[in-house]
Amino acid sequence: MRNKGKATSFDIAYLAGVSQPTVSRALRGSPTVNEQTRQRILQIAHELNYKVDKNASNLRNQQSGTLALLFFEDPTLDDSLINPFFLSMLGSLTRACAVQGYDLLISFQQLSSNWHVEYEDSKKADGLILLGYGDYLEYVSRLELLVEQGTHFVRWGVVLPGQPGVSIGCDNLQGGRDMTRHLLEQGRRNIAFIGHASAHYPEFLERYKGYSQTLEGAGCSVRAELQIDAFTTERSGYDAVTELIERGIEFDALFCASDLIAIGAMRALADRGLRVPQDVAVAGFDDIPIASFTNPSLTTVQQDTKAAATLLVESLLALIREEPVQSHTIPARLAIRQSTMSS
Amino acid sequence: MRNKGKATSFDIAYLAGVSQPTVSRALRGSPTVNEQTRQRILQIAHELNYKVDKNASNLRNQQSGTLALLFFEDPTLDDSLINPFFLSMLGSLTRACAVQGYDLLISFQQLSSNWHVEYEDSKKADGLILLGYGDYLEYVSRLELLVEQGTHFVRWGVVLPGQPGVSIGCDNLQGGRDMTRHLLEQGRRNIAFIGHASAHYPEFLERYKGYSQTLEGAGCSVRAELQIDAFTTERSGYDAVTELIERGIEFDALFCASDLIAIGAMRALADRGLRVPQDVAVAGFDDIPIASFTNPSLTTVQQDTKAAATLLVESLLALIREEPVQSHTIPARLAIRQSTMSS
DNA sequence: CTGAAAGCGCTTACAG
DNA sequence: CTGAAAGCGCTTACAG
Repeated sequence: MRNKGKATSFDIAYLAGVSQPTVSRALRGSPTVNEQTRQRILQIAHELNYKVDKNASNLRNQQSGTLALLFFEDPTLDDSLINPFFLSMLGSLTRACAVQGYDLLISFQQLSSNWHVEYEDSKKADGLILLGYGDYLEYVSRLELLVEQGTHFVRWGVVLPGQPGVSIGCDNLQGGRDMTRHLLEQGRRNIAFIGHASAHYPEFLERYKGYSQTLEGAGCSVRAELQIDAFTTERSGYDAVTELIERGIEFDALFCASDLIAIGAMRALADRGLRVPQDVAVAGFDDIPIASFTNPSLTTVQQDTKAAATLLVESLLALIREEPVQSHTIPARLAIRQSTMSS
Repeated sequence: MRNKGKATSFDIAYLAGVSQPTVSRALRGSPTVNEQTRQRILQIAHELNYKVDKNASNLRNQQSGTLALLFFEDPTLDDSLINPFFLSMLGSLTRACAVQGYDLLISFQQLSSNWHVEYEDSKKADGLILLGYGDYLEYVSRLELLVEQGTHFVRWGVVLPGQPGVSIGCDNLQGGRDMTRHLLEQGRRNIAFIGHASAHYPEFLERYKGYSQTLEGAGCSVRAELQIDAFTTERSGYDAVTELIERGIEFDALFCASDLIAIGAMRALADRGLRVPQDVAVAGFDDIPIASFTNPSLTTVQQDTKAAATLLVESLLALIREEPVQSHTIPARLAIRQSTMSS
């Protein structure tokens, strides 16, 4: 059924009785080709099941029609576990690329590795989408390098002034404010913040700032002992809340910097016999799919991955076209569920 | 910082005072290159931040170093929702490809579209990994076409005798048996099967067969009214169980053909005031991440996506090397949680 | 409207 | 151990 080698434009040219460049023109829809000739060529191409060799056309055009998604995982994480939020993002990104006619190459990166250039320089991708990172302060120097090298890239993450490159992130500050206000409205007064609040984790820091500002605005003091470090795993959330309890600090609500932390937090509470939401209200951030299925279901902050993905891809394509591109913040929205509702 | 065009092997050759082919050899580790010369070339390549142009080397080598993951979605599904099981699979596949030094291109396909050839024929990928499908009977004719065309592909899904191409699947039959036995051991006697049981959905059918065989083996009759059609969404599970209840059929356990169905089933039970597991035991299949977090946590059948992904990638690479490859079934394992435990 | 020519950046026989 | 040559399959000025 299939010939030895696959059909090339020369085969078609031969069968159509025209030159190979004419085949190329006809296939690419050049208006200069005679309509009859084009039809004949199209017909033959179809019969031969011909497909343009992308390696050849990319080589010639000096581009790839592909975007690379570089996925940075914290090496401390369990090998088999991927942050579910990133997984949602991946689904949205794939669709957004397809809409634009681009392929998406995906790659899991170790933070330590020398990832910055590979893809674009080797012409496997026209640009990079960066998702996730460990420590922002280390990461940002890599971004500077990328900018310096003229690599086309966009990243998902907090938007900060003076930041190298283009970032698309959600409004973490607003999300932090809204959630804190919600907890106050539920009558909670001793709200702990579970998550790192340092420049190393700027998304968390923004969420923390939203929390602090809202507390202050409501006349509540921001107490340092109510903030416990945690990074975004269940285990870390569990440990942080256990520590909070063991220190004997009183609290009636936990604002967790991520859903994964919140899930660990809920386990820790359950293990100590504390009820959610009666004894302690628990809120998360991200709205990962699991959040609707925890017991009780988890109040959280929704990030619109579909909008984010569209914006990421469109920004990257604009960058590739050498158009000016701005960083962007998309709104965050509360998803209120049972875990924070005082009945 | 960066020169106009990126460095090519000619630039390196010029600087190293050798010919371009020698650069190519040195870079590819040919043993015929003088060690000193090689060192010099490597050094210069590094300074220029040189990367081999993949389009050029792929064109020359007639291969791509890339595998394509074609992801078929049932068009009836919500646009933003991806089956979480496939998402886990995706994570595992990405890693398995990386281990083998291949890139993974991912693509969401509409079932209707003309997907079968594109990737390999256009030299964007050396082979295809197929994940998901709607109706098996339609799908299988596509597989035949792929085989006929000599396309290199493997698929995740049930392994059936006489099936075209190579499939890697879990032991659905055994999983169905084990789960049914578990439910019987918990003292359940009226076990309903929620999910399609037809050749259109052969994974479900195998699970159903395991269920039937085990019931019969235990001297229980298999009653047709205890099987309700459902495909793998929460909504479908909800509807099926609602129907079961409305028909007034008695049951004390639900064996759901997938976790998504089980989650919908649990909602339907809750809406009718039925308690899990006291009134009704509920079991699923897949062990998606959410399964541990439902209330109560969901007993299910685990499919080892890591093993599956490794096998899929290795089989595909063997196929590409024109080695003989067999379909394979990997074991399924029970994950017993609260939803089926009679206390 | 169409063809002859050049060239994208590699890799690999073939000579030496 | 190294170079000159050919060629992978396309696209696009340039001529006509």
